[in-house]
Amino acid sequence: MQQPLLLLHHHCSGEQQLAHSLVGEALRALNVALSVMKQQQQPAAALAAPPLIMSPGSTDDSKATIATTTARGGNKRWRSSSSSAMGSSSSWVSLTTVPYEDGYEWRKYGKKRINGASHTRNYFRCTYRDDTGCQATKHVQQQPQGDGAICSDPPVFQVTYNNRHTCCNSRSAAMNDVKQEEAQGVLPLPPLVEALAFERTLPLPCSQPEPVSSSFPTTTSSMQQLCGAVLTTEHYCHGDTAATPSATTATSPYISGDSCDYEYSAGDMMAQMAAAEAPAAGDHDVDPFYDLELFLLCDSFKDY
DNA sequence: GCGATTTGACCGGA
DNA sequence: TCCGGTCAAATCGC
Repeated sequence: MQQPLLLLHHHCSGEQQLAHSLVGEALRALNVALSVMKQQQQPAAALAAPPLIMSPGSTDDSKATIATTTARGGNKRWRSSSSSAMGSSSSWVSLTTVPYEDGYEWRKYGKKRINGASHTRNYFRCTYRDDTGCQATKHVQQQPQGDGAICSDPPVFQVTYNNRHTCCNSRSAAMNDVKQEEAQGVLPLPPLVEALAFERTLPLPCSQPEPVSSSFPTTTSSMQQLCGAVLTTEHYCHGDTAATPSATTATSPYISGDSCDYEYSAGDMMAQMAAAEAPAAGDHDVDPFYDLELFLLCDSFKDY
């Protein structure tokens, strides 16, 4: 959202490059922050293993939870390859709030209303299947919201992956490395949000907001002020599907098609930022942002 | 025109 | 027979 505002007031290439750089840093910081908050919601003991990714070979009790959840559709089967020896399973489950942005490129090939599920299930396969024979597939199922859920609560999606990618496109290969890090208990950064996607989907208001001040906004209030000038939460949350801007590819950070039961809105981000701001100043034990400069230099929360 | 998505039909396992 | 997963023709959008 900041990108068009910054670029609006910088016309020479040098300034635009700086603006791009600033937006990149801001997005990276935001992704790190979201990663931190995501981890804070997990029990500390769960950090030893990837908390949101479970394989069918796992003996973790949490597996039962996932299996039960899956059973809402009446099917408890774990699909696995014939050589599903311990540690080499070809099916695994991930719970995430960003199911369509996992670093791989997917092509949607089916959509199904599942018995007992309030949301449709979307089926994806690797974009490069025809070219490389890659057999990777996944399906995405939005979990039902709790009774106390509010609009800004990010919904949780259960993503079931089948078969590993065998395609050799560079992006997928890089993400394979990330998967390996996850398997080793390293906390990777979440996938970066495409700034251009925001530019494409978020039109500027008719009346332009005041120019952004030279000091980069880092507080929730200033971000709210800036974001509020661009769009309102309600516009993108539970709005009319037909009137809601949606991406045309599954690789967009937005949810595509009429399966768009939810889109990650500015209100959601601000709500999470507000939560991150909650610790009192000086409380360095619980405030992960007390040294922002060092924070931005780190490649992962673990490094920080 | 081409690639991606949609959606009803079909298949196969339980 | 039911239901999840996949196919493929129709449709959409760039």
